Amino acid sequence: MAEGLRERKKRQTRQHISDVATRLFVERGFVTVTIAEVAEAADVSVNTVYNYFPAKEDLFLDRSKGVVDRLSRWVRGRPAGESAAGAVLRELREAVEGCSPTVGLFEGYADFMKVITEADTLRSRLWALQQESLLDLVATMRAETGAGEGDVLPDLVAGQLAWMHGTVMGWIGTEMVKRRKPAEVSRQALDLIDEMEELLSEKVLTYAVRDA
Amino acid sequence: MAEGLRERKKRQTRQHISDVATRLFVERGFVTVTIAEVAEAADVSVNTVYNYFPAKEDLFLDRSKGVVDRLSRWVRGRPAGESAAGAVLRELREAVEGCSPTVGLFEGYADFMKVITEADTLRSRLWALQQESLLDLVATMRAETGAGEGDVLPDLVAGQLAWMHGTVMGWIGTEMVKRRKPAEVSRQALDLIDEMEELLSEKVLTYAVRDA
DNA sequence: TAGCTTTTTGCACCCCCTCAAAACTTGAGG
DNA sequence: CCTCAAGTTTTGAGGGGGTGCAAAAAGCTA
Repeated sequence: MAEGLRERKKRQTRQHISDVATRLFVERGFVTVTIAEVAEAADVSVNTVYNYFPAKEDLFLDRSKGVVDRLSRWVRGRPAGESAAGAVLRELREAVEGCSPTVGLFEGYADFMKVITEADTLRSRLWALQQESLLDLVATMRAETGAGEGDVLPDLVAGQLAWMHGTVMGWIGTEMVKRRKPAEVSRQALDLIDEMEELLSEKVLTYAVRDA
Repeated sequence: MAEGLRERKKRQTRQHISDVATRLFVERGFVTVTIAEVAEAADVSVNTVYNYFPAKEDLFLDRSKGVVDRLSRWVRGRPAGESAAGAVLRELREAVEGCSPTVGLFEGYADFMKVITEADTLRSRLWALQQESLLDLVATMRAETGAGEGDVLPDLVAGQLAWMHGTVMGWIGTEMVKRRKPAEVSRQALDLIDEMEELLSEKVLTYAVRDA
């Protein structure tokens, strides 16, 4: 059942196009670069690009799928005895603490944010993806807590978690774009997370504690 | 200083185009209707449309300016002794309570939401407008509380208020689109606001109390 | 090699949006 | 009533995103 040449080439061209596009976007901005240029730089036909990526935004957002569903993954993977909010706070702190400017949370994050912030459509798509992922989170918590159909608490808590996550990541992004020292950004990010924890009510902080 | 014929005509055509476009969008959806159709229905040239509205989205979002900066207006206009969050909660309740399906908060809101939800670009633009308005809110609270430059508390609280407002309005919107009875929607919306109030920490609920 | 499937490509088309220059309307003065 | 400058509308050309289709190229199988 070895992967045939066809599928390998397919994966390669897709990856190649995505790489070339990302490089061009980071270099010259999302709006400036045209699909025709991407195709030419990747040595492919324009329609081949559209064959792999339905819209221009997908050329860039494709590789950020992992970032989008991070909330759900964090909550789903939390240890016993930890609440949903607690898991997100802990993961956020770990991500910020254990990061150098070239690995983990910060890896290419400044470039990423710079491209995102200058393109309305990109922000819109990313937001839509996160909204979709939020539904997963709500479903997860609803299943875990056994919440009823009409109970809106899971939705509200999920919204709070999303707000928290989005605010921290957004703040980090803007600070990284400002080209500050990563160490300083990390320290202030931890302060920010602390302050945010204080703004969460006891109800949110203790919601959906995973049982042993 | 009477308004000349010129400016009156200008206002009329702008209003006319906006009306026609909105009607078409509600009837047939945002993406389906083309600018050319709007121009033809309004008995105007295509470029005249672009002359008044820079982008297709502006044809619809133009009239929702008042909705976007509602948060700022609510906070700025709150009476002495009331906190920022308290003002938003009170205004939300008043808006929901004092509304029939044809006036106030609910006036055309179902149509509005239906058009918005089916168009990514519209959601994006609306979101951007609200983000802009959020900066005003942050600036307002920063000035009122005398918060320092590096203090992120105003940003965090403003984000919380925006989350609250957005969640309630979004929920109402989706329920209205589902064509439920307005009275029922109102009642459940009040419950939702109550639950949301419980999820706000004491710190948020008492932040930026306006002094007498 | 022949024949099948999948991928790539070129072509025509629609739509959003921009720009510059005509054609027209309005406002003010003689 | 006429004229002229200013503003408004229209016209036309053009670039870029996106879709559908049929032909060519490349991979797979016998």
